[in-house]
Amino acid sequence: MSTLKQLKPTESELEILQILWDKEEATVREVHEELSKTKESGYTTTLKLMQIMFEKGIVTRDDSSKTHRYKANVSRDSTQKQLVGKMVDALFGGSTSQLVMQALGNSATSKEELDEIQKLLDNLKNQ
Amino acid sequence: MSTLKQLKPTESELEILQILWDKEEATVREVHEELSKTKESGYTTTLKLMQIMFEKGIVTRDDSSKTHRYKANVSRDSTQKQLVGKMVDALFGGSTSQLVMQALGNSATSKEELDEIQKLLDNLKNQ
DNA sequence: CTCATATTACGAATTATTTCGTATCAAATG
DNA sequence: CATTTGATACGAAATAATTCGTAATATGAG
Repeated sequence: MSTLKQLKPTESELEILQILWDKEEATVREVHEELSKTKESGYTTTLKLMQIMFEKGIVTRDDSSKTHRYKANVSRDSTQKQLVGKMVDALFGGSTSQLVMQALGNSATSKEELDEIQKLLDNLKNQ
Repeated sequence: MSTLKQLKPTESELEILQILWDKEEATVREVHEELSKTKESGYTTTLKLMQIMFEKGIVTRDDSSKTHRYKANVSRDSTQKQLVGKMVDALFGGSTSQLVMQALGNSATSKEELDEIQKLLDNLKNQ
């Protein structure tokens, strides 16, 4: 078996992944358009980043037509898992609940969200 | 007023902050000793990193004796806040509860921890 | 006091990441 | 078919982060 460990996306790569996860599939142009809303950088920069991500296997692409179409090749979920895990280790001494408390303590969380979390908590307790 | 925005510590800086937060105060030697348990790198590397952190204002130091003593100059709490906030934005579309659910869903959290979280949750609900 | 040792200072090499300019090519337009 | 437009490829510059070697210096032991 050759399960390569998922490598940590850089900050820029993460921004691009966001967009690919949302759009499911996109061209460089589309990604760049989206990035431009919050960021100042050239088209070829976005292109290059996506090419590098392709080399790394972070995205796949369909190059059957001139304008290539890209897809994320790592799931949002596994990436969240990976990075949350690293953060728990690096900042909370491995204690997930510390992270949870920090997060909850410091944000206006709506009633609905709290209820959702409550539900999850109930499930976890019954195990 | 000149409140400089706290700048994001790099990964290496974070490792060092961990140690300083735990020890409250430490020499380069002590920090390096500690780092060496999990990491392979030279003494002067640690020294240089800590000097840079000093220049950035991330740590303070007492250089009244030859062997300088360093202290963190950013709190664990504010740093956690800062980085959790960034992660929520970058990975969870700004939804803290999504982060919480991801975190809780993916780790063996002990009964005690769950109870603590429950307490916090109860507090939040009564507001 | 002299020497060995531990420490800081500092420049610079290395590596990782981001950025962009230029060349090239395919497709659409007229 | 010629030209314009929009896309990829690619090298390389710019920037950020990490790593280390070497020199200078203070301190403590003998």
